[in-house]
Amino acid sequence: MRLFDERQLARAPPFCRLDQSQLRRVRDLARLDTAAIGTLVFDEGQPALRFHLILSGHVRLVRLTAEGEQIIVLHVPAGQLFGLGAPLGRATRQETAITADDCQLLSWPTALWQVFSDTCPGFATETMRALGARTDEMSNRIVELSTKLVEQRIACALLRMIGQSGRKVAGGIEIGFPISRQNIADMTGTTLHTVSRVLSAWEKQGLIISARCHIVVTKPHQLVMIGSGAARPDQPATAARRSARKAASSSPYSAQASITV
Amino acid sequence: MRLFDERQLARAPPFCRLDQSQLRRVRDLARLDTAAIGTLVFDEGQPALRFHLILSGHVRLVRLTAEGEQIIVLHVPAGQLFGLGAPLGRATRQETAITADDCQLLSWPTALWQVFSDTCPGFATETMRALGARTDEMSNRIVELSTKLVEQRIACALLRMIGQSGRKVAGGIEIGFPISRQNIADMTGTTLHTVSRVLSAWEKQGLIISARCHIVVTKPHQLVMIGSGAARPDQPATAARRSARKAASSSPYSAQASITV
DNA sequence: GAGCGACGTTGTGCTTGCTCAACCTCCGGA
DNA sequence: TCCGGAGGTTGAGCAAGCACAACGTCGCTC
Repeated sequence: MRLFDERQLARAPPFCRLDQSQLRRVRDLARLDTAAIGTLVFDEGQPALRFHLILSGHVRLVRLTAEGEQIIVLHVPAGQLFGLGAPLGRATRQETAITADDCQLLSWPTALWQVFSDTCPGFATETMRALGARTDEMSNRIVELSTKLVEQRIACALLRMIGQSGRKVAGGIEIGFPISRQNIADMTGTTLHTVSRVLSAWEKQGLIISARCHIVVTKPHQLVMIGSGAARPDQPATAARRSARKAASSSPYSAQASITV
Repeated sequence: MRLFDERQLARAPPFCRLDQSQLRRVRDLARLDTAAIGTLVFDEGQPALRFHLILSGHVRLVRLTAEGEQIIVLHVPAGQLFGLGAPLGRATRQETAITADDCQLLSWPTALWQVFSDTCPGFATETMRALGARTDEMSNRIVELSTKLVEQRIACALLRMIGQSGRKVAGGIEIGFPISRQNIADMTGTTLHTVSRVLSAWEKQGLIISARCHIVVTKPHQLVMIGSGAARPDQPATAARRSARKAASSSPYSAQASITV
């Protein structure tokens, strides 16, 4: 068991450049937790004492509003770090982490983050890279939420999940962890009811196959088209209207001088 | 002029722990640009060759969609770094940077980022801290866009701007750079028209004073209440309904075991 | 094997806020 | 001094998608 997670550790990007002895040292400093689906790893507002790595499974980072609404900010797949609040200069957790399926999690005290950065080749770089990827993802989410219709946002959310955690199965790509309509609603800023309607329609059109908490995307390319706002065959005029909207009203920026690189 | 920007450099968080000789070295490696309002600093898709620091003024980070819509992702105030794509592992710019007012900008080749990290005390830490703050801000934006009504989002956007770039003036706090209704619409995912209506209403209620591209917030506390969805005096029932919505439908998470810290 | 709870579907009415349109005001340049 | 353009205001109508409601289904526990 111990050997097992050592080999898995070597597969995680932040540690993949470490040699055998370094891996063992990092492993020996870690705490291993086995967490069933729905386990709370840490909660918004708690002190950030440790940082975590997912050996297997998926973790959801969630924020709760004062009104009790739940927003899924990110899904973190196996091999990635999360809970990096402390190195980022935050003393307490800003979001809640919950396992999206059964997980094996490693964690270390935050003090070790600096040590790993200094002594493990590639650790700091990979961490930065992961932060960059997450910043990109959040930035994309903001663009989506600002400009796209619900149907497009749901398409983008599905595509993002199969891109990060997709699993090839007969007939398509399955999202690699249990996902309910409510979860998708929490990711796209809409309601369970609307998600249900949209997915039902897609299932009738043969774009997806869905069972309770499981979704297989059979025609990803079609979803890309829907997500990007391409005119759909059945009603070509509806979505196009909204696209045209701001294109007219907002001059991109006054065409002034630019700083030459 | 050179001495001037050296002293300003010492005030920027990433360099504030440097001694005189280090400051001079960092300064000598920098390129100083004076950019008028509306100047394009870099554009989405360009190679990320340099990273930047704002000595004075404000820079807007913007993304453009395929449909020509414009989304303001962030405003960066003086003293902060931006354009950190390369250290984050990206070869090209992911967003467009435009000056929001007249700016003095310093920049360095991306190769120096690693050098500064290794040799300048506090540089890496401060950079991480800034990234963390920006991640927080984006995460907050996602929550807002997902759950709040347009009026609340506009209130939050104004509050964020006076928080980061506010300037005390007679009668309130002014946003420290020119900001149009269209800009606010681009930040909140709505339209110029709706923003105009909302701000007009607030001006009538005495919450703000606005002139062309200038906004003074006179009652920040009232805005906080609006932004958080507190019932407004004139129509107490309307907004409250939406707040109640998801609280009922989404069980926060199945109350299972949590990992003890 | 009965009951409960979580997940999912679907129908109806209604509200938010977007679209379209017209017009106003300020400012700078010729 | 006049004109043009950017920024801003306001009204009327409409539709996307939310609220509310009722019902169906799966899976687990007792």
